[in-house]
Amino acid sequence: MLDLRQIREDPDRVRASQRARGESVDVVDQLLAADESRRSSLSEFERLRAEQKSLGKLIPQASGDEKQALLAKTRELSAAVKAAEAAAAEVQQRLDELSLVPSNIVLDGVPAGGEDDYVVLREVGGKPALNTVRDHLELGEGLRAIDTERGAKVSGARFYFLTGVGAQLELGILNLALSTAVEAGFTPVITPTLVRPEVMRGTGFLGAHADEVYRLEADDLYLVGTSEVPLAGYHADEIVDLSDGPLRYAGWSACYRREAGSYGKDTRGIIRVHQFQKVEMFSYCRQEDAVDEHARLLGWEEQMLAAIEVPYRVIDVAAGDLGSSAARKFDCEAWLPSQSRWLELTSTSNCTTFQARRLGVRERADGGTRPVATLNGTLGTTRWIVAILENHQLPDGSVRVPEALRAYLGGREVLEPVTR
RNA sequence: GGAGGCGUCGCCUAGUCCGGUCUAUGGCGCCCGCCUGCUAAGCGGGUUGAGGGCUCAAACCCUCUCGCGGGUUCAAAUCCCGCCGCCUCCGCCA
Repeated sequence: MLDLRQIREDPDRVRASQRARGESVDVVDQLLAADESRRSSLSEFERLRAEQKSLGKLIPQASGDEKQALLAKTRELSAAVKAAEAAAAEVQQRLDELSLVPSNIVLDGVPAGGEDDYVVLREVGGKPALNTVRDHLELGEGLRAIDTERGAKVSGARFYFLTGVGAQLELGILNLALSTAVEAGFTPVITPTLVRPEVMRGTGFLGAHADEVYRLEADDLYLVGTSEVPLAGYHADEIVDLSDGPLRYAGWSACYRREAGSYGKDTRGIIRVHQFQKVEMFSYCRQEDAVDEHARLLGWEEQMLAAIEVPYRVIDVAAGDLGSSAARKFDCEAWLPSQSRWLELTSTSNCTTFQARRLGVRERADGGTRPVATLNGTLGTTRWIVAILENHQLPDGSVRVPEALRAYLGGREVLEPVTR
């Protein structure tokens, strides 16, 4: 949700942002019109209501004819107040609906265009020179680490079992991520993975990508696709204190995604799955600190990527490929030797005040309150196994373990195929 | 699943039976001022949030806000209905 006052004062800024995303520009004028009629109908209601209240106060003291006259008068007013209130509520509802339409205003510097118009900010690390390339599933099956066949048998396509060193590898990645976060001052949090509709809506996930989200019809709850959702809801409707710096949380949770509309895409292995685990950074900070905080989140992501020793690049995602809540987004993509392409491992978004406004997260500021900024970023997921296996594979199908993860794999330096 | 209780402006709390200066009481905490070698105590004042009007801005004024949503009424914290949350007991499952 955007600030109505800002739309009123600088509608061109919002129009330009909508245009850069390839989304509706007309909604700005619809919003302005709805706001105008809301304010006039509200004034009318308030005027009538004030009159009703002041007359109502005279009634207990009045008596006889005077009282009867007052009662007759207030009866009339009562009906008028009700009508005015209903009219105001109707206009308010239209405004509320419209308010949810515009996406966040993109920040200056964000590349215009769609999915392919990202800008590469840097490339870090050299791609491995491999004579024979096995993909992560072949490697994972050899190590008895990944079992997609039984995943499909038990749960269907895009489900999997992680076994043995596969299970350990996932926990290693997540634990390393959590330790990194705690060292950086984050509060570790294990979150609910089922949330109420308001929370899901507040984080902006029920917009264009609503069909990506699992919904439990019988209980009217949603399964989260990331712990960003419960962490954003954590301080909903609260006035938070940011005087000691940002509130930083590292959420550990399972994540569920329907992957509707991605049929035939990444069908092999565990690149694109319905359920995985993730450690996610989430930060509440002052509006003016958001850009710096975003850079810090990106820094911690890169620290993790350095620790698992895979080549990666950082891209500045184009306006048309941002989620509705994000004003800017940086993705880190690891090299995927089996496909000679880049694969997204992390994503960090600056949502400025967009989510906080919907969720009612504010801070005290001279004389009143104002919305805070929220940011999020990935610190480790199940998918990282893919990049680790492929980039650290050895000619015989075994896999070198990056030093930072060895402690989580019983000190092993190399994972070897299981022959049996 | 069954029965009962509770939800008031940061926290605690009065008010709800019996509708009307409730413009929500008092305490704690916090903020400002006074007083005082300093601190504490004491004294005085302020302290929910949202929206709107006026304004360069503020002061100020108005409306809404007693878990949420409806209803009754000239008038609802108070009466009625529905929902949500929390607590206790019973049952059930670990």
